[in-house]
Amino acid sequence: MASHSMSDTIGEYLKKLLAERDEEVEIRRSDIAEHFDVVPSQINYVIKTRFTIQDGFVVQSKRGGGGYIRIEKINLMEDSNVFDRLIDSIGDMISQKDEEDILKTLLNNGLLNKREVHMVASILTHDAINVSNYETEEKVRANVLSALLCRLKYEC
Amino acid sequence: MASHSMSDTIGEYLKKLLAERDEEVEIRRSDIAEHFDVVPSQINYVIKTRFTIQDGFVVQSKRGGGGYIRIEKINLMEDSNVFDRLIDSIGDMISQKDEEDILKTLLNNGLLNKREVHMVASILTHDAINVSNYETEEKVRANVLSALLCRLKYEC
DNA sequence: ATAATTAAAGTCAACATTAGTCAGAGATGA
DNA sequence: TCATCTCTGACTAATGTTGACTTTAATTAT
Repeated sequence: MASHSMSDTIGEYLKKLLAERDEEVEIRRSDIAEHFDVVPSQINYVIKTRFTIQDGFVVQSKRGGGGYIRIEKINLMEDSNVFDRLIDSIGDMISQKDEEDILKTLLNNGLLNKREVHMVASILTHDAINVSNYETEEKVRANVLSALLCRLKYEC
Repeated sequence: MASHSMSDTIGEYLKKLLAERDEEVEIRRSDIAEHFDVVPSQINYVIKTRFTIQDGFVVQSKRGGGGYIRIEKINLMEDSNVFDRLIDSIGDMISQKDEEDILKTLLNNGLLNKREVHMVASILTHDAINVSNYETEEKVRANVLSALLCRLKYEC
């Protein structure tokens, strides 16, 4: 509850900013670091530990002149628990067939439509991923499908 | 919208001109440079980074007396030629930024909706693909994106 | 006609300005 | 004490800005 570390304080500050600004905020890393008198890379640490997609945040950034970090809060969907169960079932690796079963489940539950299922299925085939190593293929498919389900948990 | 650097500002200015003039505009490099008080070669930088085929633009120019730079916004539905050029631009490997530019172009041309863009984008981030090798990551991204474009070409 | 001059745009490398990564030191709590 | 979380700074990567030099094309002079 109370902030015990500087990272907690910075995290709460950013969340307050988000609440004030329609759940969307853009910062300059060095500004925030200076404001709290920490090194700039601590801002990366705060974001990596407290503003993940699992927490419902989408983060984008740009380097170089005029660079920025943009944080956006997105809302959970009603059926988010379904996604959680499917994510758990994926693990480190997944075959194309098991992946298609998961997509079928999503279709049957009305969480994806036909076009979306076809689209995802067509881009996650063996030929599309096209890495030489069998294990790499199944790992990539698992990572990528998990990332998709994490995103689908949220609106937009 | 958000212009963080002079290059952003110039890019937005040119896009506003395009919108006003039927998505086709011809400029003199030195005029634009003078207008924004930058060196002329910065206009080349802006065009090279913000008016690529991935962004949905075609650029032609002429040197010497009476020289010009002409920018045109492409229409993917009407011109299958530029569609092929877009596919060609992906090649064997592609960065996350270029991939996101392409998805934005597909959205602007009505080939994907917002939700579909979010789905594909979440699949093709650095974190989602999550392979140790940089080259493998860009190759997987290129393969998957090419598969999507090929599918859109024939099924839309 | 041909050459010289002028008027554009193009290229590239150096430098500037941001954010990201990572390993290790330090702090904290069970 | 041990594991985990926090914090730091050196190094890396990406993006933006500038200016010297090059290339191309039109115009003018011979």
